[in-house]
Order: sequence, then structure tokens, then C-alpha cells
Amino acid sequence: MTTDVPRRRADARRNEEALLDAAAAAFVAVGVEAPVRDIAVRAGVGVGTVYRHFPTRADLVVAVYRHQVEACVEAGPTCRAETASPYDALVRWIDGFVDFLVTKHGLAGALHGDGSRFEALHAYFLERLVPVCDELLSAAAAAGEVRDDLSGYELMRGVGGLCAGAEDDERYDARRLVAVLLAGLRAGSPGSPRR
Amino acid sequence: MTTDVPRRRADARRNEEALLDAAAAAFVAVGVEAPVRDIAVRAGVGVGTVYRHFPTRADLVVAVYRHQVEACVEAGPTCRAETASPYDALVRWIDGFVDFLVTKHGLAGALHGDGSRFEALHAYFLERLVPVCDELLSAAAAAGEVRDDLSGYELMRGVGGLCAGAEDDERYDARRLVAVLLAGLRAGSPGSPRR
DNA sequence: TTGCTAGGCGGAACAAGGTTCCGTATCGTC
DNA sequence: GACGATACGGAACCTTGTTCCGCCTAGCAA
Repeated sequence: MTTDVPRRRADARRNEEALLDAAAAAFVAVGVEAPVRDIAVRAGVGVGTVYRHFPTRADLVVAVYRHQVEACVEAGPTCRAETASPYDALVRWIDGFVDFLVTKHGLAGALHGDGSRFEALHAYFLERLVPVCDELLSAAAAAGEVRDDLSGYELMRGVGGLCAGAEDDERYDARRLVAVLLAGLRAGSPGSPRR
Repeated sequence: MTTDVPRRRADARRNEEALLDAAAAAFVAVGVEAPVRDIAVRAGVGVGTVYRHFPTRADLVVAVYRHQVEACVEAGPTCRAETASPYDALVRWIDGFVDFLVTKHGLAGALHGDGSRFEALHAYFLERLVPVCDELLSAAAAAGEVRDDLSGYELMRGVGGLCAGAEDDERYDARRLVAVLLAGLRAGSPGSPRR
């Protein structure tokens, strides 16, 4: 038995699981802004327990979305491999990212927002996703398919901004705006026709 | 004496003035998220007084920025008149709008955010600015200079999204992203070269 | 100048959200 | 079965927006 991680108590593991489930459910129902108390109640647990498992509200959010973020990370190389042009790969990847943002009620807003409240979440997203985006973006730039004066960070932040608060507003189609942005990306490339 | 507005008491007028000044100062110093209590203190006034003059925090924000918004409204026709192509007029107007958003600490975020907290502000912006944007946009679309499947509302919301939280982040240049978006707008127009 | 009163003022109090703390309960081992 | 480490619950605290109400005073009339 080389489990050098000091095995946690059964109830602790059980509660963490319950919390993740409850939080996921709450986020779907109410959005990422769901109050900690509500999540605790859903999980049949006290608030103190929430904070033992997740130092901060944002950490809980990160935990809930972590595997989805990882999926997004892995989608990068996949898009790259399965698509002929680097630009199309980028578009496809961004599309998946938008899916993620728009699907999750209020995620983009939370990510974007004032920044202070979801710092941990924001930091995690950046850390994982920006390199992927950078990769796709510079490949497309190298191929002369898009302008090269934009960083992956900027692009992601822009897309995030366009998606923030997009759910529950039928007058606004975030996906269409993102498409326009991506078109603009291409438009500015050295080789693209101007005027 | 045909002042049919029932003249308000001197102290009331004085306080409203003080509040507007204090709020403006607070917004510059701390951002639009400045707490009502702080603003009240700055103005040397009780919170109750704040709420008598401005039913809601957001109404205070609106009042502070009202004349700047109006300037933006008036800039619409001006840009239209002083610019040869409708597209350039649009670009120029949006540029002014971005100025406004980026200059004011956190305004874009407040406007954009979840929408619930700054409803009055949001509503006011929409009411005043969307028609102007619609005008410029449809003129450009009519001239075949930009795609015509986007509403002024969508464009403004998009621009707002791109600008949210742009101050205090030197890795992100909102203005550049907006430029990309506008380029994308043009790229998608019927007459524009594709491929 | 003095009095009166409607309109205005201050700030305590309430609601809602995140976070902390600590007495108590439980798990897992001896 | 006993005991110590671990985890739990939820009351309590902080911050923010908002409401409420008793007190005050500007402005008018006598």
C-alpha cells in the first residue's frame, strides 16, 4: 500500500462529492451566482463544510468546471489535427469555447465581471486555456491567415466579453458577434484584401 | 415668474449637487462600484439623503454620466455629417463610445455585467444610444459597406462586452479588439471580397 | 422677529451575500 | 470500547444596497 496521500475520512470524501454535485445543479438552475448557503443546503451540509473543502466560493466554481476546461484544453490539438487550415481550427476551437461559456448560465459574466470576485476561476481559465489559444492563433498567423498583432489572451478575453450575459437575452446572439470578430481577425491579415 | 416647477429647498439643491460631485469623484477614484455609504460620506450627507435624491444606486450613476451620454447621442449625426462613408462614420462614433466606456473606471463592466444591478443605467444607455447606433449601422448597411444582419443593439452590446474591465489590464487593448470587430463587420458585407 | 410646517435630513435597521470561528459530533484506529 | 484527530454545523461577522422614521430647518406669513 503506497498510498502516501493521507486517506481522508469517508464522510469528508462523501461531502465533497455531494458539494460538487449540488453546486453543479445549482449552477444549472440559478447560474454561477448561486449563493453558497443554497449550495450547502442542496448538499445537505453546513456552510462551514463548504469552506473547509473549498477555501473560497470561486474555488468551488473552478472545481465544478475543471474537467470541462480540461476538455477544452484537449480540444485544441484535436481541432488542429482534424482541420485543414489553421484558421478553421481556431474558429472551431473558439466555437467550442463559446459553447462552454454560453451553455453555463452566467459563466462568461462571472469570468469577465469585475474580476475581484472570481479571481481564482479567472486565473485558472487563463492558465489553462490561453496557451491553447495562443498556439492556434500563432499557427494561423504564421500561415498568414489572420492578423498577427493579437495575443491569445486578448482574443479569449474578447470572446469572453462578447459572451458575457448572452443567455436570457434573445435580442443578442453572442455566437454571431464572435463570428464577426473572427471575420475581423482574418480581414486584417497581411495577405487579405483591403479596401 | 413662470417657474412652475415648485422650487426646491436650498439645502436640497445643495445636497444634490454635492452628491453628484462626490459620486463623480468616487467613480474616478474607486470605479462605478463605489459603495453608496462612501459617496454619502464624501458628500457629507447621510445615506438616506442619497436615496431621496436618487431612488437607486444606478440612478445616481446615470445622473453622473447623463451629459456624457447625451454628448454621445449628439455625436451620431455629427459623425454622419462630417464623414464621407457611412462606415467611417460608424467607426468614428464607436470610437467615441469606446472612449467613454474605457475612460470611466469600470463603466463598461457595470453596464454589461449581469444586468440586474445596474438596470436603470443599462436601460438609459440602451434607450439613448441604441437608436443612434442603429441609424449609423443601417446607413452603412444600406451603402453596402457592412453586413446587414446585425442590430445596433447587438453591436453596442458587443462593444460594451469588449470594453468591460479593460482598464487596469495592460495585456488587453479593448480598442484593438473593437477595431477587429468592426473589421469583421465590413468583411461580412455582401459586396466585400471573400476568400 | 417670531412661529409654523412641509419638505428634507441622518443614520439605525433590515436583507442578502461571502467568510470565519468554535463547540460538538464522528470516524477510524488501538 | 475508548480516544484523538478530523470534520461538521451553523451562529456570528463583515460588507453592500435599501428602507424607515423621528428630528430638524428653510422659507414663508404674520
